[in-house]
Amino acid sequence: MISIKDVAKHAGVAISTVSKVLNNYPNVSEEMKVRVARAVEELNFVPNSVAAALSSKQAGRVALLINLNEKTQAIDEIGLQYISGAINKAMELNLDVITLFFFMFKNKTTEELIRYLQSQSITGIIIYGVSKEDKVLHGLVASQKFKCVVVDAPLVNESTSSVWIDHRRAQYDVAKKTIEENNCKRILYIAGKRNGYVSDERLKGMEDLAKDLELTVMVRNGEFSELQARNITMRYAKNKDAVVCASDLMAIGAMKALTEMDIFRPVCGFDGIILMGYVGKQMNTVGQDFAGISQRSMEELQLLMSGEKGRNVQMEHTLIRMKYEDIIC
Amino acid sequence: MISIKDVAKHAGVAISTVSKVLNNYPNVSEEMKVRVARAVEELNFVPNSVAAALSSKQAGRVALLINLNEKTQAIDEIGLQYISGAINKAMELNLDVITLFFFMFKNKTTEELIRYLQSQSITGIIIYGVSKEDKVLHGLVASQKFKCVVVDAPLVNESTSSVWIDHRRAQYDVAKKTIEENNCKRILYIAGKRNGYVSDERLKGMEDLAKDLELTVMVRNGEFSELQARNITMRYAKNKDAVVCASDLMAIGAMKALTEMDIFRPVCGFDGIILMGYVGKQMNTVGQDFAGISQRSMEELQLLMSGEKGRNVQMEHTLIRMKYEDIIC
DNA sequence: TTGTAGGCGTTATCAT
DNA sequence: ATGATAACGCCTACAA
Repeated sequence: MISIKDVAKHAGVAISTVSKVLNNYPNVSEEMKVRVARAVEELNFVPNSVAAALSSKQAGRVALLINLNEKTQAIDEIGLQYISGAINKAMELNLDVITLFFFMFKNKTTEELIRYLQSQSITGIIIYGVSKEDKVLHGLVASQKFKCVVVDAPLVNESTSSVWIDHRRAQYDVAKKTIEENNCKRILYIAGKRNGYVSDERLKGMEDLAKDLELTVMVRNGEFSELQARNITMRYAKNKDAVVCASDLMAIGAMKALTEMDIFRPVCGFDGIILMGYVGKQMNTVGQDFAGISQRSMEELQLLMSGEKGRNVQMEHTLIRMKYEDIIC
Repeated sequence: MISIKDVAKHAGVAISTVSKVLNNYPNVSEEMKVRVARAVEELNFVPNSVAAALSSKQAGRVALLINLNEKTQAIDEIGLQYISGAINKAMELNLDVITLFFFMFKNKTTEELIRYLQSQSITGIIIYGVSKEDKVLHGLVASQKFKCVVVDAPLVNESTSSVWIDHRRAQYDVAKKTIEENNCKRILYIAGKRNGYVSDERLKGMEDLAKDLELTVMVRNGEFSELQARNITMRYAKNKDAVVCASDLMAIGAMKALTEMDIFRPVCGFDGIILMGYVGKQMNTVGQDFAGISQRSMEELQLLMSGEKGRNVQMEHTLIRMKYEDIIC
């Protein structure tokens, strides 16, 4: 393997000079830059990132912590978009990435997790979909031993940024559109998890709308489960004018239930997963650019690692209507 | 960070002794093992894998190369299962993993890719879904600079193993079941990619069956595209008795087309993706345990890295019938 | 069987 | 501005 030493020899300069050029330090003459660049070119040198990580505590090694929904795999198109978005951007920024799933450290303590990450020379972390009950991850963030970006949770501190869309506003918008299109008054709202970060925000959005439009809203928790949404719909939808769901999967469950009950009620979802195109009925939903959110998170992490303070980053959402014709290709 | 040096001091032994115990070398006394183990325990020591990778060329760092279908994201539930299966097993085996997607090195040469992997101290690779035209990846495998496991392609050499199900047999089985259930003679077979590894195998399976059951088979290439399958079905299905598709996505396209044409023909797919449960009609398909295949691939890679020779590994498949009731949760 | 010491490829801290 | 040189944490001959 061709190393920095070979480059130095080939260019007729010192090893440390090569390193400085490579990491564009100040105080290097133009001539050195040129000579080193040429040597790098001629030898096809690619710096060994493992060695860099070992030698420098500030070399960027990033861990992706992903909450894989073990049951509802269908929704996992989101996970993959997160992963590919993050890795793609990381490559651009010259950061190394390792990927971990929540279930892999289910019975580990915060300390164990921290030690594991340290043993991998990790300095930055992106966490996708942490819930309020995840003590271990909360401990991880609170420890501030790593720079963190948290997607879909309002965890912010000196070294932690949060990235998400305005779920409250998005829920308000999509519900409003659906409800006004159909002139509804009595709403069945199928929420996500009791006490979940995004669930709570979305619920607030629904409540805002209820106030503004003077709606009657019945709220039930569907736990993001298609089956529960189905059951809730079966039970309560009859004397309602519309069913607003806090996720696409639940919207699908609700829609299927309505079809079976042989009654029509407008339904809207949240997330914009492809699956929505396959259920036969069109529905309004909120589109999120998951890959884009993940890329942005990686950029934010980069900023944190270069000394910026943690903050809130707000991403855009869109209102979409998914139908089969738009999905197929 | 607590290092091997601290452990050595704490245990009152030499650094190298600790290392030997950790990597269970022969020729270490029981007493040493115990003392080191206790020190490790008491200090909560976790070896730094980056340092290990740097110092030893045989420390296992593995790269996952994944062919993300940019268009038909729906099918990507497979990609995520591959990833999580591999990473999960890797953690068990104490291997480090980085994940890369084909599109990230689309315009790189084999040499550039090799250098990149070397710069990451990668020694083992798992490649998912390489096609016959992927010159770069073929070069990578042929170079034998890394231990490789290739999923769904028959690339085997001294340091390369292949892992896949018996696609030929599976296609035979699922088509036979579907055809016999409905007593069909004239078959429309929608194949995958012309000249694709799995496509060719599956096509052979169909041909075997045609011979055995004396069927008339019309073959068209659907390029694994739902839309093309739809168009092909529209055009040719009318005077056929059944539509056999080389993938679930194409089966869905075919089924939707049939519904629109308002004619019934039995359709079968291949892969067993969740999406199949959402299209309203039940279909026979081939179930593959993608996570299991990926885990097995990682184990195989482990064997290769410890000196075994490359070989063919055959995985199991199942025949399933996907319906909504089985999917929902 | 155990310990000593050199090396893996970088980065970073010094003199020069 | 450039160049020695000591870390970084671990592995591995080789010596004891």
